[in-house]
Amino acid sequence: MGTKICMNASCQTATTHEWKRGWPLRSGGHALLCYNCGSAYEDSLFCDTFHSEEPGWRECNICSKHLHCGCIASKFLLELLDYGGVGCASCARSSRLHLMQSDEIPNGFGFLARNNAGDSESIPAENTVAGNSNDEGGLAQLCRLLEANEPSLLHPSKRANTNGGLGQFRQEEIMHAIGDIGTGFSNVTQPSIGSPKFSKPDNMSSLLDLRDMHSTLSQPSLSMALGAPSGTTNFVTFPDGAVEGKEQRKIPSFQQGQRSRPILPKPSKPGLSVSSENNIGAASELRIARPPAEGRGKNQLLPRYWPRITDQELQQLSGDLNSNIVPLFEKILSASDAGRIGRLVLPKACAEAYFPPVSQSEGIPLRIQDIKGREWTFQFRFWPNNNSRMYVLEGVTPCIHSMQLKAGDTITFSRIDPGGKLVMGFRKSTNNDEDTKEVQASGLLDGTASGETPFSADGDIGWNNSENHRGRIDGDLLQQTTATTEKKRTQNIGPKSKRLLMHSEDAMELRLTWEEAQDLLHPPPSVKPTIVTIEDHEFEEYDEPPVFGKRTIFTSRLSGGQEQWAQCDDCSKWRNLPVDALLPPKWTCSENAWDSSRCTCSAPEEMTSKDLDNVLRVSKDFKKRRNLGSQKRFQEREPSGLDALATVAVLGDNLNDSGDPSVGATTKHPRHRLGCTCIVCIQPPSGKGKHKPTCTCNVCMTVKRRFKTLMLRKKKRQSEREAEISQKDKMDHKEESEMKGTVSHEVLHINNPDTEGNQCQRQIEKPETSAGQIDLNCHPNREDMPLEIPGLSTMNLVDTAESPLDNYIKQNGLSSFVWDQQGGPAQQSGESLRRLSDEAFLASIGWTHESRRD
DNA sequence: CACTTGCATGGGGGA
DNA sequence: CCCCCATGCAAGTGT
Repeated sequence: MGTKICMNASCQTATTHEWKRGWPLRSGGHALLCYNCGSAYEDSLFCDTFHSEEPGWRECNICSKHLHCGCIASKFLLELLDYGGVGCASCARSSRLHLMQSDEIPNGFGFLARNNAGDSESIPAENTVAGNSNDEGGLAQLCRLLEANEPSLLHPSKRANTNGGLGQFRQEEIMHAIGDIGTGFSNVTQPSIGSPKFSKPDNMSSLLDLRDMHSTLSQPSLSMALGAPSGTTNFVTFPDGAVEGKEQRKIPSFQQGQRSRPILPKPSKPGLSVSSENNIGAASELRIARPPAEGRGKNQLLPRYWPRITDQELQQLSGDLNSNIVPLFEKILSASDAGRIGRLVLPKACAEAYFPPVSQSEGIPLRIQDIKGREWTFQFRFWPNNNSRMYVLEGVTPCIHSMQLKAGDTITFSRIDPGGKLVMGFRKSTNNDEDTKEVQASGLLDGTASGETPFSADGDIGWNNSENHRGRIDGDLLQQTTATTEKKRTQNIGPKSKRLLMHSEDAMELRLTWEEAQDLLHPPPSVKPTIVTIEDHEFEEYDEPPVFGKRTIFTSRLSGGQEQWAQCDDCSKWRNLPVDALLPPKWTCSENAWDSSRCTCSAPEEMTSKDLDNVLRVSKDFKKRRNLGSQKRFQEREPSGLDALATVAVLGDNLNDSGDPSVGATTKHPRHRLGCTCIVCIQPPSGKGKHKPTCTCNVCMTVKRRFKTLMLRKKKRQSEREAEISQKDKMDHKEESEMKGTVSHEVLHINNPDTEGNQCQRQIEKPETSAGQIDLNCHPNREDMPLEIPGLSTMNLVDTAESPLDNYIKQNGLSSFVWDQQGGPAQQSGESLRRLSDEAFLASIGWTHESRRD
């Protein structure tokens, strides 16, 4: 492979390129991707003219015409059709393949090599478009000229690097061109200095006849350089993007090294290849990403930023504005972007490629016109970020609001040529509901979303004018492309935006929901736990996640025994069940196999109204109680472990404090305040802010106390059991009462069959000095558990339990804890301290096996 | 106390 | 493995 010559004019001279295998071709084999420029070729396309590979006839996949591929001329008439062979130029044309002008120029002007950019680096894209004039002159010269005229348009950084310079400009151009191609733009960029315009297909046809024609490439990179058009114009037929064929022509270009990027995202799966036929004609209305052709190495735009605009949109837009519109890039608004901060993070590559260069962090004012003609001035600036930059547009809030955009919507940036004026448009997400979006994406994947692309919801204002895009997605490739991008977008705004949008109450609700869910989890009935015995302690380990079961309530008797109560789904009566009973999510009295006298709904309820009240109150008032944090209420009904811990964490030591803990949106929280126990401040600082073992912050201290308490409880529990056995329950319970305060023995725990867990929960930990140090360095909280207490992620818990507890245990001489596994009598046997502490702590906070798997 | 501003962090994706 | 970028953090500033 190394001997092949890339037919990309800008790259062809490199004969030692490495070639990597690309996606599978329908005709068999795989595409070859130029390692340097990314251009894709069908292996068999290579001919002797350029190298030593397979000269000969090729058959057009469309018309079956045979074309000889043995020379430059013929080669240029071939188009690599997507993943399926080649097609001739005429077929491509008749199939509505649109030619795109690419820049190959035999004399080497076709592609501007980034290295050649040299002084011409800063040529604005628009300017850089070479006229489609065939005068070869020089692109370079043109570039210089342009640069001279508008040197500011390029980033210094770009100028500084070889990729930059023309590359930048070229990138834009390429994007432009490629984009058109990809989307089936009928327009062709005509490189004309000063006033680049989209040329119509007609023009293209003629141009097409020119030997140069970049094949439509699907993905392959159309290695078109923006700057390409130096003298001769290259044309690439692009079948609506649906077809990806590509024909590369080799034209001696004076440059080299330009990286071109695939026009379309590479199919992730081989099976997605699409025949060109299918794609033909589909394109004009397709909303597909138009990749910026230019490759700037690492700075290449990610497909997610590729502008998606249909031919119609573009044309309409251009018509409306009486200008040529050059789609630049687009971005799905993140929660941050659409938030109140008013900062829109710009993709670095985009910012550097299409916005004026900024050398100072303060940036420059940037005027951007919206689709309604209003002009906005934003501060285009950057922040140093690591060794890079992070570009942002500041002051976008008014604009965002005026366009009624929110996270998930897409904001688009285009350029009006001539003039280079920036225009921003937007597309509303089809549905504000993220789920819906996903569905749509799925639909695309399924091929069911034939009508509109996910982003072309009604009312969307795409790259300009709200135009209903009936983009037809034709071809798996497109589907895939779109879907892939969609997926990314969805991911971008998924949990994060959800988190941002979550209000305190919602969050609280969510937490409760989560906790409640925890309550419903049971060890998988069909899965036998693996008993691990370490140091005489046995532990149950489940390989399977817990299953959901019916929510039950556990109560403790003064005698020390436990009871489990479940409510009939039909009559709502509470029934007493064995402690180890596991119920399905739906359960009725008729399924009460443990008490024949109460296996019907007509049977009276055992639970006294008082007990019932307690139980119910636990559920209904829990939130209030949590907020109030009253000791008394804690005693009345200790929340589940997680709740308890969370509550403690939220309320800190001041459990008696009333008033709502601050659980407001974190973004509103001004800053950490010493001693603040709000939901914000109990969060471990992101990033660096991990708690050290020696940390004495509220959270750490709380957790430490918690641990201690748990250990004490365990110890005490064991004692109780022993006492119970020896008929000394009452004594034990006294102790427990002391520990807990005034709790009465009933109903204190919701569905944690684990005896220990119950007891743990029933006790109020006493502030104690933690003997062990708990590492609170926690994994980021799961987003689906937004209010999870920092440091209590599963891994964190495990970690926490591992060392500190061991220490603690050792220090306290607690060497033989008993851990009751869920659903049964305590497994008295031992286990390793590590596991013990693990389980103990996990259980104490209502953790489940499922959680541990995280 | 709220908002602004600038930087830091780290997850995640791409190379 | 590197880098992007979404987001958090907290100092600074305003009300």
